Amino acid sequence: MSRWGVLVLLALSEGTLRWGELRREVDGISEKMLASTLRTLEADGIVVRTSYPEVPPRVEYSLSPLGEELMQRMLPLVGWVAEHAEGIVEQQA
Amino acid sequence: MSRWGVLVLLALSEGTLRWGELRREVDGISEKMLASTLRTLEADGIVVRTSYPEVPPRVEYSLSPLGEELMQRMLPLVGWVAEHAEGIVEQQA
DNA sequence: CCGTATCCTTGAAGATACTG
DNA sequence: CAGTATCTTCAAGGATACGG
Repeated sequence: MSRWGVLVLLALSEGTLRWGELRREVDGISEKMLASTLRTLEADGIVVRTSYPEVPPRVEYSLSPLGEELMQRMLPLVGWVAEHAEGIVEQQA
Repeated sequence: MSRWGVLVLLALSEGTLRWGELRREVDGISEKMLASTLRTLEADGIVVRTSYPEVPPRVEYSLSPLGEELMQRMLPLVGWVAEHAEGIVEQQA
């Protein structure tokens, strides 16, 4: 799971989101990458996709129980990296 | 940091290792990837490289304090993934 | 023993356009 | 709204050979 996977999961860890919301939430992701990322995460059983047979179509994505477990372990790491990323980049100079 | 980065850090989280030991410990890594992975991790301040001016040359790699902090947050995640990876792959079928 | 240098392949990811 | 299709680019990574 790549950079985009983490960002998508991060967005979903705050609650269920629709396709369009995810596109806006995950900054800079292309439609192609969002689609393939979501398909992978769904195949892995980490994300649940629910589509409502309406017009216009509505599709919601949320974390599965497995996904919740995963994020519980991933959030501390992501937080730490976010805090230290700046310092790490600086130090390289 | 890629797959190799994680595996190298995982090996080093059990203690200091020499170049040759890392090559054997991290299964399947090429010399090129080990070199570039170590250079990146060192530049990031996560790994410390110590070379002893001896003949034959001896070089040791270990986690920096920053690296220790990082691994403290990464180990639970890695453990969880290791436990669930099999089930996730199965479920895809 | 501890790497560096080079060439090459392959897959990730961006851009763009289109559809049920 | 929620995607798919196609084309292209670019860098990660493998293979191999060599050097201090």
